[in-house]
Amino acid sequence: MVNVGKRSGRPRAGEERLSREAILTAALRIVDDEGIDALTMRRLAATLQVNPMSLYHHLPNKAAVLAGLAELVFAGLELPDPGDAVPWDEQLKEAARAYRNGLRQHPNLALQVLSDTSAVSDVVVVTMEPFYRALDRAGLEPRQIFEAANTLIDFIHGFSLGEASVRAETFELAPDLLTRVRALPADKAPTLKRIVGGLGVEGLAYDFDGGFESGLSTLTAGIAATARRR
Amino acid sequence: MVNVGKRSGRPRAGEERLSREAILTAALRIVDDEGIDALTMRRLAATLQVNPMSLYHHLPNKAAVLAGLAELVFAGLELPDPGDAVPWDEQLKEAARAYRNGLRQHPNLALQVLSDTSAVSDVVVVTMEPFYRALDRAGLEPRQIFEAANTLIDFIHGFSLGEASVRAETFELAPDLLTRVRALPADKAPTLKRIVGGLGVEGLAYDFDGGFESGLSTLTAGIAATARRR
DNA sequence: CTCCTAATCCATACGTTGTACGATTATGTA
DNA sequence: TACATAATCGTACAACGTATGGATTAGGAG
Repeated sequence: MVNVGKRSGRPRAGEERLSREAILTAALRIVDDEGIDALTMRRLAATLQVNPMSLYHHLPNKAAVLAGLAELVFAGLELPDPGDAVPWDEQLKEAARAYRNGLRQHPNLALQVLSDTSAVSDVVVVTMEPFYRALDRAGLEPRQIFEAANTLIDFIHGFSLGEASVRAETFELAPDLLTRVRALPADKAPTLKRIVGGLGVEGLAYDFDGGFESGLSTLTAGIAATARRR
Repeated sequence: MVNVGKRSGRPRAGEERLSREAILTAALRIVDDEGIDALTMRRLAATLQVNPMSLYHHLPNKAAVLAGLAELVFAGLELPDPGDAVPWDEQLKEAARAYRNGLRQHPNLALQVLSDTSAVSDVVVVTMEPFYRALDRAGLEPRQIFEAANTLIDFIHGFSLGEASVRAETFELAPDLLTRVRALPADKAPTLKRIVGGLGVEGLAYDFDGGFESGLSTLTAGIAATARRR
């Protein structure tokens, strides 16, 4: 079969249409714009105006594309470090807020990023440096720093997972969850029902920002207690 | 085409080969044994000795199967409630441990369970009752109880996600992560490098149980501080 | 008992997906 | 110039989810 419209074969120097980065960038745009299910190798190749099989010379398979996207998101993270200008707990919170915000940049990718452990490379660990700095200033020992950082990171991951899931769904069930709780038989969850009763009307819409800050305060308070105990 | 081997048509009462539960049970076994990717409608039908299309009379599509699995796992959760026999923080920890263990029962399903918000139904909220009971005993106000419970749950989710991901992967990168950190240039992450230096050799293998307990202690300490502040 | 309806299951088929294989063409090195 | 290598393309295949429609038969209505 003769090639009529497009050129085939190896392109001239400087005319390569593809590269790992170009592919990943295009993939990220597709995922951000249309969701993770819209990302197929064919669709990706089409937006790059390239034959689907050409992608496989730069990435071994689709899993590698997804892993590369997770890596890309992590690489884009930059946690600020206000340093000694603020108390250690504020330093810690500021880095945590930035981490959460970074994960929120690409909600359609959250699940992939949070579950892809191959993305847990040197890059990621190094990114967390501000966490270790702040915890060091708090007066923790090495092992305590390590564990406290992991606890904080786990909280952020769990929080981000919930946040991303709610945004991804049709947002139908969540809003009226509390009203349905009110309708539960009293013997099933008495404490829960009492709590909901004491929440007031404004409690019906969950406040993600407030929830996150509350978690941060609880964690820093707990870490402070550990530091005080030596 | 005449049906020779198998029976066809509507089965006699009580002789139905399929049901929502039977399908989900078989699906759960496949996922547990061979991973989430092994679950296809054809494979599922084969293990039930049934035509693939028969499944669609009990579940509308594959997404419903996955959602049903998440629901199944949640329904199987039972958080113990030692009640007033122990201090509130131990009561809280005990429920948290049970929650984590419940999620660990089906590691191949963790991602699905943790990200499927449609599973966040009445059942789930009611399951969390021991959390609310313990936090109530701690002396928190309704809104604080709500927020503290969410923080704890988010931590458990994040922790479980990491735990499941590591188990699911080939377990190649994680073990030598710390050794690679040691090899990093000193100016990239000085605090991290110092912490790792102070961890000792046994720190190279991450201790999930220890990490979880550490997180629980940090959280309960933080909650106690909130309770003390009124 | 007879007819109708609805439940259950099956056979076939379609469009889409990831990607294996081989051919084609340019580059860089010997 | 000769040749290994790299980048792209064309074709093809197996597996997937599931739409459609038909076959069989249990159970309810008359």
